[in-house]
Amino acid sequence: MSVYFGTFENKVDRKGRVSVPAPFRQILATSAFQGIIAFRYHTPNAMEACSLEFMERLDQSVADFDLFSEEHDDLAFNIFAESHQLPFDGEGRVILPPALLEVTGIEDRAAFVGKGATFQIWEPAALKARKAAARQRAPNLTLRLRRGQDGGAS
Amino acid sequence: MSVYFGTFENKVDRKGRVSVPAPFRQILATSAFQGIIAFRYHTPNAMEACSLEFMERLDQSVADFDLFSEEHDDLAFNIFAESHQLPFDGEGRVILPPALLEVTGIEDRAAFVGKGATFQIWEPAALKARKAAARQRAPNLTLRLRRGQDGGAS
DNA sequence: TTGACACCCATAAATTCCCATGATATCCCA
DNA sequence: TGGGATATCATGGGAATTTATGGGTGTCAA
Repeated sequence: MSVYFGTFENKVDRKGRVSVPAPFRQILATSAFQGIIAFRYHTPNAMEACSLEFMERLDQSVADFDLFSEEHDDLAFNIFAESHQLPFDGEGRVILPPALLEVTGIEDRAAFVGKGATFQIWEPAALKARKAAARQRAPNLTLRLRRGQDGGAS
Repeated sequence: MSVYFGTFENKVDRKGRVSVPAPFRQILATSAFQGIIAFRYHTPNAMEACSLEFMERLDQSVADFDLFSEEHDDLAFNIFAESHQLPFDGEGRVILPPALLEVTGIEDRAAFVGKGATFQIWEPAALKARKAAARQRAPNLTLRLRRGQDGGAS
């Protein structure tokens, strides 16, 4: 499995295109859909992004609720109804939809932030503020590492 | 398998035709029936829509009830009896049947909403209200993600 | 003959494809 | 170890398609 990490800031050109960072594209290279799925979820000022496969896993998780049940319905509305399928062009760029530009405040620069299984896209200044806040809380954070299966390089 | 998502609003022309959004059509491209199945179920102000194949899966799920049982009968009446098979024209449009226009309140605009395994068709204003309600309940919703089987592009 | 409907064609706008550029970063070999 | 040759990457712009939408025409049936 591959993990998105690192932060990359790229330009949004006047057609609204942004290059998805090459390392992220490499992870997405094996996906059936060449592009990303972007949606708004939870975090204000940021959009979430992932592969189609991740989205399908989400769909299967939603399917654990009864079809046509209220929970199913609310989840579907919050996740699927607000998702955008953004295909790569030949150069690995995507066009960010107006709705997501608005909620994130992104204009001419976009920052890609790896978050493990998914990544986020931010307006650079908002991201900087968010990172500062996280750093301030950092001393209180502890993490119990899972024991790895590989005998090797961990 | 593919997942319907995103929201698309299209015009209903004076012949009653609406374009099914291209991304949805792409998913339906492999279906034996070139068109959609539309039916009214549960959600007021909206019609449910899916492929013929999904309809067959529904039928099999219904078959878990005894044939000629009351549950079977109710489901059959609610879903199958009120389903409409809407073929695409050459441009990927369908004609929404009068009965469904009436219950949804759709007049000259129709909003297509991806919901994972199916999608819905709404009167735009009603959809907006429904989305707002779903967003308000969102904080109470949690979703435990299923562990993925794919080694790949998640 | 009058709708209803399938089929065909037209058009404008949006989107995708394709090629070009400069800037880094990487590789290779003396 | 230096430094030129070679990729890779982010970025830009024009051409070619696709998409949503509009309207016409023929056919079949009431």
